[in-house]
Amino acid sequence: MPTNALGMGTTVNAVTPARLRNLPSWLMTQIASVSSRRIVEALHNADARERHYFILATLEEFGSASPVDLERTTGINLSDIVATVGILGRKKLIKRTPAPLDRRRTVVTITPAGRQRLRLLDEILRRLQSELLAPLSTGERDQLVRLLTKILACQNDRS
Amino acid sequence: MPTNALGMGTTVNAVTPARLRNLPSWLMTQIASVSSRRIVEALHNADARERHYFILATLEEFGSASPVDLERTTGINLSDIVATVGILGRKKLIKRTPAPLDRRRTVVTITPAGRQRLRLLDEILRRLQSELLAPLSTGERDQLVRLLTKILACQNDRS
DNA sequence: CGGATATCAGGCGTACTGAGATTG
DNA sequence: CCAATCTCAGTAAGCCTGATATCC
Repeated sequence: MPTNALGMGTTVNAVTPARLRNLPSWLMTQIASVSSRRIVEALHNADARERHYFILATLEEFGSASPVDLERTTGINLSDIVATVGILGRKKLIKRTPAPLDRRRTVVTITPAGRQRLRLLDEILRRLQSELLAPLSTGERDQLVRLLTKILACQNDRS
Repeated sequence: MPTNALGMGTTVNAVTPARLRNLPSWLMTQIASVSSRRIVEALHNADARERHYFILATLEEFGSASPVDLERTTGINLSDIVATVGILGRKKLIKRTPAPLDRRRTVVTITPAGRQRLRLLDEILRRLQSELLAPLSTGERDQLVRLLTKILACQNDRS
């Protein structure tokens, strides 16, 4: 988990000060932290990382793109995009071809093997989501997604 | 940013794949990531860190404690507790006294200056919370806290 | 002795910055 | 010459492990 605001240490068996226990940002960071560990672990077992999934999903959904494009769509730092694309390339999950029109650019394309790998990772994430939301009813899950989406939309408006 | 499950890169102006857009863990990690940045930045401007707040709050709410106690209550790694307590001590926000009964132990106590500092940090966090929840009504905020608490309680039950 | 505490030093993976080479 | 792209090297802060010294 990237930077970890008020969610350090995964307060599992810990007693939490009341100040934090009802702080929405703390609650979300805690949950994000726990679920992140599970996701990272599960992906690691499949020899993948979150970025691999993120980049493969972006390539499949929006089509081929250059590293700079991927930086803009995913928000991942360009240096890290390049490194990850290198890894994915060595695994034959994507291929890099020089752009015909602008030779500064490299076009990254997902391969059939990449699509197959993406479906596998999809399945892993789907399972983890149901575990995460286990204590909520269907209605509550929808409500949660609705509230979170509302907050995120507003956050994106600034900055 | 701390470990960052599917929430890397703070997708601010980015187009997000549909796979992720409705993934609760991704939504939460995104929000946690954005709010984390704001919190870290605001605390940095006040010459503080999240751990400082966490430890000061724990000391005020549960009373004096040794580093090992603090590790257990906060979940923060002992080495980092020691380092942070050192910083807080140099700022006279806490004081360290050897425990009378067990001389292996050090008793960490919050000072009046520490309490004052804590109130300042409280105020900073309170303000950031209202910014974060701005798009939600009062009822929605309560509902959100309720749902998050439910999930977190269930997470804590495992492991 | 074993077990617990406090402290310090360093490793490791992640996010980011900066320098470079190439092309437009 | 300046701007954009890609790449890699290196920094910074966070989390964690391990070694050491002291004390029960």
